[in-house]
Amino acid sequence: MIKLSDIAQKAGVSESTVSRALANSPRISAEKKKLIQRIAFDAGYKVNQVARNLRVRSTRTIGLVVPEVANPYFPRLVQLIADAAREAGYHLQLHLSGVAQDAETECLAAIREQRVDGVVLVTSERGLVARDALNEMASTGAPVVLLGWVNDAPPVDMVYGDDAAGGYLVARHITELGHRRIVVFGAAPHRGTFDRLVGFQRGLKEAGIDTDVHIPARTNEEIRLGIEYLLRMANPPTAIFAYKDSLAAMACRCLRQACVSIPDQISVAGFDNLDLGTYLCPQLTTVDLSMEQTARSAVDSLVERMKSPTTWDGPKHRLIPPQLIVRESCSHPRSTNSIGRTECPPI
Amino acid sequence: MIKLSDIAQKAGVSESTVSRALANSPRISAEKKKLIQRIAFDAGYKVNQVARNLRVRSTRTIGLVVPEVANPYFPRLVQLIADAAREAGYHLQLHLSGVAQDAETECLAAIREQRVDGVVLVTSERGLVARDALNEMASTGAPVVLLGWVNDAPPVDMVYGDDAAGGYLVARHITELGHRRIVVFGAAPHRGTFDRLVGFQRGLKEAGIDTDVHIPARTNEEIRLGIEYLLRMANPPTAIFAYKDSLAAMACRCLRQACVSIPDQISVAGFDNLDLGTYLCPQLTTVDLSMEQTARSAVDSLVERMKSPTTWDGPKHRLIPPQLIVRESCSHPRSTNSIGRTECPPI
DNA sequence: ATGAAAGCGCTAACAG
DNA sequence: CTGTTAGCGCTTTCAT
Repeated sequence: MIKLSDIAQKAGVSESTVSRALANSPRISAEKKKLIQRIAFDAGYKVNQVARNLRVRSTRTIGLVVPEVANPYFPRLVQLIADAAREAGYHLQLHLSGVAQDAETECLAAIREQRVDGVVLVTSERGLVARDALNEMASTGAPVVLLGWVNDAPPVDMVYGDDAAGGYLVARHITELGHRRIVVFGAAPHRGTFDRLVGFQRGLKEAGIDTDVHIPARTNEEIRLGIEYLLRMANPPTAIFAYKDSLAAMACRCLRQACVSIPDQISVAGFDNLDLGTYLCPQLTTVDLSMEQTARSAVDSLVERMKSPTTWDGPKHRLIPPQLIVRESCSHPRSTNSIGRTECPPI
Repeated sequence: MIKLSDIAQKAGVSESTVSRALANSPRISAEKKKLIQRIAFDAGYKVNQVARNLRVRSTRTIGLVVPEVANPYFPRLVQLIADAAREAGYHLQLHLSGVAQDAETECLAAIREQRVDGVVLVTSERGLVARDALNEMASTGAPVVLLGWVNDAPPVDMVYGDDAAGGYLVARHITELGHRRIVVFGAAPHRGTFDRLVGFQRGLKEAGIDTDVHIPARTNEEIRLGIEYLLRMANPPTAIFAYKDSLAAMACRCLRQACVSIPDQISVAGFDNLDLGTYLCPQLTTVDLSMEQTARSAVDSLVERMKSPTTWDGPKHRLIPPQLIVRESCSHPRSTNSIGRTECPPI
């Protein structure tokens, strides 16, 4: 691999001069600069960033820790963060902490060794697993921003969606459509989903409704069972709120298999605004917690910290406002109570 | 940031000894090793990989270039490659070349500067954009493996799916079910999809069928129009082959909106085996080009090259065999010709 | 405007 | 078994 001294030799100047020329330093005469740049280019010279990084004590890289990427949710986030990072002039080092976030601590350790300039840590349903590693990291003043759900906020910058407000929005929407018998679908194993449910309940309460039908389904099988249970109720619900789109999608599938029409017989609302929702028929009404904003906020926070690593004025939290996405899967409740299971139309 | 010499000082030994102890060298007495490791751990020491990388001239990192990750296709691939890489003891540096692969050359340049040990380049519909950069790279003997579609194979290792065989499988399946009026959906802008179509045609031909209904739809709107066109035909088709699942999904949506029942009135087959297909109702019959195998082959090739960077015995190509995934969206054709558009059943 | 020299933090001969 | 020394490839004072 061709290096700086090779170029220096070819150009008959010192390494320093080549270095300066390639860095476009104003201290080099324009023509010599052109000459050197030309020689370097022709020789196919590429700086050795690892040597450079060692010297300048910066990698212009941000480390991104995400549980997984084989899942409808995270990839978009990764994409947006990558875009924002690139825009800010940073490379990305991707570390996958595992669906169950088992490798979170390990990832953080690796990231510290790599001397990235900043890290974005995205947590998932298990919340913050690598709390110790994160604290240790934060205590050294390393720029970190935490995305997602945690139960006790560690002293680092965070950006997260306003789940409670989102849940509230859905409740408002559904009740304003006239629904009174409403079922909540999904377990609430952690902060974020919990908040969604809390906000939802608050919305219902405001409308004078008191639901206690809550089906804590998580797996596909549990959803199927849950739907069956619903359909057998004496007074089945007219609306379902699933705390995330993937759940809502599965619920729709089950309903459709049971020949229940959405939204005519049951309205369904999700949460997350996954692309998936637009492929469904009917298209899913859901809540969006702008991932664009989330990603941008995260990278902005980070860039700010990286620019002035000295000034630490305490952790900053940024809250992303929710937006209700009204599509096709929620409508006014039908007056009748009968939900067809008896005869399935010829579709 | 605490460094090796700090530990050496604390332990009262030389830097080399610390280095060896941490590397678990057998040349250090067990107890001293324990002691040093303990001191290092307590001090929260983390090797500076960038210094280490410079010294050992290796980063134990593989660079992965992918067009995008906000898309149902690539994320799984990234996940699997990441898993395989981790298993082999490598970190991942993710570079996004853009939906239109505009930044492909730029990514490759960045990757060379970063001195990654190997690179996986994934191309998309545009084929290989950074041909020059890749050739230049390959000519230096850098381990590279190319995934995806290209029209002219550059002299590097490649792994790709046997698209033609996959198309053939679909044709066999559909014709064996008894379909004779078959429509192909989608444009074939590049090698891979082209091969799918070629294989499909071959299958039809073997069954004595000569289709010339080919609807080159790419956008959602084009698909809608295409479906409308089909349904207005005097003798509408009984089966549709969409060259990729996302297209098939959209076609299903349109058919359903037109109150056409799948597979009773029209069978639909896709290609890619996206998760999406299992969310659809009916679940999509499709073709799988095992991504697991693809990812593993790619990383294996790479690891092999990285182990012995000297021996270059010409590019190796690995072909991934297709597998037909029979689900619910294809069945025997109905005898009648009437496709309901007139009256839409109440679902 | 350019060069000489030091050093980023680490590992690997080589010497003892 | 352990220490000394050199150097990976680059940037950056400090001289000139």
